[in-house]
Amino acid sequence: METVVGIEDNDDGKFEDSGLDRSSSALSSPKQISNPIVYKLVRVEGDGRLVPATDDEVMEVGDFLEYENSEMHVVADTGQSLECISIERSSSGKLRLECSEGSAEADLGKLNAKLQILQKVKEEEKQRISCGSPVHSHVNVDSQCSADKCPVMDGKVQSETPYQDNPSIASSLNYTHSNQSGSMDQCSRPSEGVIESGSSASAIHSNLKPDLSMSDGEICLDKLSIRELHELFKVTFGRETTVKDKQWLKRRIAMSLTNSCDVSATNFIIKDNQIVRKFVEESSGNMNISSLISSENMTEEEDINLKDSSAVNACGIDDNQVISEIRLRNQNTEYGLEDENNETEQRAAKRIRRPTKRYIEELSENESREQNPRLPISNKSMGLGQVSSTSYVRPGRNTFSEVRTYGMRFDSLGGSDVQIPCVSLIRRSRPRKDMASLMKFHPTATSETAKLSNKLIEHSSDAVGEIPDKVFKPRMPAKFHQSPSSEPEKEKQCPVVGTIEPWQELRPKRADLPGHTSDDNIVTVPTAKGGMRRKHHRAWTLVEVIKLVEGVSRCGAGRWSEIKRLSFASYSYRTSVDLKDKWRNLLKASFAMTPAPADEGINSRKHGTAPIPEKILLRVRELAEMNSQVPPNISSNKVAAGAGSVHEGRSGYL
DNA sequence: GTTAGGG
DNA sequence: CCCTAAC
Repeated sequence: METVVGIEDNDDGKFEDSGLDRSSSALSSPKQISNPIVYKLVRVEGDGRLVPATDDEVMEVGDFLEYENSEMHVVADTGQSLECISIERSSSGKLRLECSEGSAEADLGKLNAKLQILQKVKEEEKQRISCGSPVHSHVNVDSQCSADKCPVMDGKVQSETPYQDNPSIASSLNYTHSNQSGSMDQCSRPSEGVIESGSSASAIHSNLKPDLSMSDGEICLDKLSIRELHELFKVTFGRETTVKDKQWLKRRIAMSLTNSCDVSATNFIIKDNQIVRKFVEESSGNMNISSLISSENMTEEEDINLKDSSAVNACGIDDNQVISEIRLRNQNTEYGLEDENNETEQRAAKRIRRPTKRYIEELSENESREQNPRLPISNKSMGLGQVSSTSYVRPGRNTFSEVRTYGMRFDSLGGSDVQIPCVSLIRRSRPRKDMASLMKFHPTATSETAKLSNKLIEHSSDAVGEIPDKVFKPRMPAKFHQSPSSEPEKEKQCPVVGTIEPWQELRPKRADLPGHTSDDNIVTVPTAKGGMRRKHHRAWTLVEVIKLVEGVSRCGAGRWSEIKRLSFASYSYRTSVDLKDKWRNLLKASFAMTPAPADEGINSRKHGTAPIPEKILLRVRELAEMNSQVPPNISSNKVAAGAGSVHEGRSGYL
């Protein structure tokens, strides 16, 4: 459904009759002779064939041409020339566009036509300017066409296929032509002037968007197929898109249209996916009605002035891009083939990340998590009992509370009111590991579990275990303040009961703290999905850091799970990931301070966060260096061992 | 389930 | 800290 507009290039003159109808008259026309290159208006069928454009189509194109070529001279020929659009290159090098009377409807075809024209024109310009190698894009097009069925002559494409009306064009885009003059006025800017031939190509080309937006009347994107939308998108944004979402495409296009031209922005309103120009403005005085196809001839003068270069520039698209796109489009109708290079390019680095499947995964994950564990009915029946491992978070206080899905999914159960946006309630698996599983089913068991957990803790926790408490210090309180925000959630989560949450208890540091603190630190953060996620923040205490360092020295960096087991058993809230992250930060810090270790301790603390003792940082660096020196394999093994010795010293310090 | 990285 | 991907 692309429409190709033929442009006849004349050195001198204006183009008079271009009969561009399907007849090949254009080719045969005298002008043609004078001019090496003659373009005909044709439409590219879906299958790649070229079909002579209908009069209507030509007319439609004519509109675009007018708009597009700001510098072009538009002359309306009330006469027979109506159907013909020609762009002439005047001797001066300027392009002139002659257009018959304004046509009524423009559609996607127009857009395409514009591109085609632009392309041609550009090529022309280039050729002319640089006698050098002409751009071949059009050639490509032609050749392709030829393959199908259109003979190519001197760059001309002559269609031999019988004229056919392409319904798609008409139907696809509903373009109402309101008063052109009005539209022009809107878009016109003071500076209009003539664009130099040299830049004309780009100028014209850049006009695309504006034109589109300028085009008065309304464009019904709704009627466009996805493919068409893609086209439009491509044209509009200068890039391809693989998005299949029609709505999205429409929106984007609509937005772009409205934004592309400053003027136009004010002129359009978007309704129901349609861009509707408010014709109230200038045009109102004139012809206004969108439904009207302007019967009246366009005034060329206005047209000429229409565009200003600035506008063009603003909206400009790369010529090359356009050309290439056009070519691409011509050659390959298959959009599926379009690449998503943009994204792929971004992936690099060590690990190549696959495109995120976030939505899917998350959803599924949530589903599985939540649904599996708890049986809707069972919950209720269970009453207090906590059905799922996850359930520990919130006990049965309400069945409703059970809802944990991301979005606002209602729980099958009660559904209820409670929509807990975040999945994260359960999020960190800490507890699970320890006792959660044990406890799950017996609320009563909690006490036992608690004990158990304590035991474990003691067990696991190393000598250092107590330190944390000492360290705990003032800092924490501050953090707690944050909690308020999270409170509500907290309630949901832990509403329950006297039962102690197992995992909380597990925490060696302070049974009490954990329970509250952990929650307190939770802050909900809105996510893109619309859900909320809880952000947990617990400042690292010096003790923890020390332990971490120690652990690294012992086990080696990278063996986080092991470190966690050995050194952080008591800190249920520190996951191996946390350790890893912290280590990363420590490394950063340690190296950052490297130059002047001495001052570092003090100075670095800008924020009032407790400084990390220089010693520790040094140690971190040490370890880091050690690791770095040692080949991965070895290091993994136990570089730590070596480090261990060093560490010992440090630990003593601790 | 862990680990490495990016955000 | 969170979230993912890669193991």
